[in-house]
Amino acid sequence: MAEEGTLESPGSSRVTDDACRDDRDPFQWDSREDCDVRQILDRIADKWSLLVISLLEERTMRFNELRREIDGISQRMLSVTLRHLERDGLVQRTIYPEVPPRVEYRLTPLACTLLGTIQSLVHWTEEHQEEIARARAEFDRSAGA
Amino acid sequence: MAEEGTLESPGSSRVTDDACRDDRDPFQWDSREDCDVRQILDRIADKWSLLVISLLEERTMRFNELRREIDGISQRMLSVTLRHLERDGLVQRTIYPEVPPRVEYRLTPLACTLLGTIQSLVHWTEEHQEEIARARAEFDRSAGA
DNA sequence: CAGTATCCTTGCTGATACTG
DNA sequence: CAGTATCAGCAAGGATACTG
Repeated sequence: MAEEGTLESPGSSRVTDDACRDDRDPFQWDSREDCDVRQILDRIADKWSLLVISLLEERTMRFNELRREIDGISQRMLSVTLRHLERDGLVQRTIYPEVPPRVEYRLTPLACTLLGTIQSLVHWTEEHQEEIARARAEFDRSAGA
Repeated sequence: MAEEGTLESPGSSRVTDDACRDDRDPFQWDSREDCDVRQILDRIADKWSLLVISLLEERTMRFNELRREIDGISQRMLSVTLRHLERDGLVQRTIYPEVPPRVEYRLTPLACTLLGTIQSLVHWTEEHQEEIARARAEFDRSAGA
């Protein structure tokens, strides 16, 4: 059984409710667990989603193609991740009725609006990895000594 | 695409460690599991880190202050998350030798260079949450029916 | 207040086997 | 090729109790 489960109904939590903006500062985003923002953020920032989106940015890809490109991902997790992204409207799945079967994945326009941000994130990481490595070494030396 | 928080990269090609990039396409980031980029990305994009960084963006905060603001976080996970962020050089921990003890957390300059990107991410999520909710409803109706 | 230590449950994850 | 189904292992996460 897929651990998909049925999430709550679409209209269950809308930020526009006054109940959602009671004790929060206006400049701060709603951080409650049941809020949409948290759920979506957890989804796109999970272990594999960023990787998949980054790869699909460049071109349409097939299942095993993605599998080969993403080091360490299992068949199951790629399947689950793609399904999640498809459900969120970020990835479009196209089945070509051929033999052998061919399925291609591509980013939706919605996902394309997210690409810039993801690039920034990856870019930041690449640029500061040494700085972070140094901070870690420093921390470990101070605390672990 | 409206690129709001585009912190454009100063000196993008200056990833001095070339050992990490050998057989990948130049436009694609290294996706191997043992690569720093993957590890750091997993760290800053985890369940709680984004939340903590967002809250600290605004001001210095104390432990229980953060705990109160972040709905659903346990004392343990806040402690672990803060420790991770501190180790990565993103959060600075300051102890004031008072009674009762006071400890304050603030973002480091390194973390501040990441704020734009995080804001973009949160902003994107806020702006597209309804669209995603609709996509989910559509998906569930088609598949789950 | 600001944590750490411990235990225990959840659910993520990967390996394997099987279907269309 | 493109997956789903099932199961087992392990680590993340939460609850509780305790320390400085």
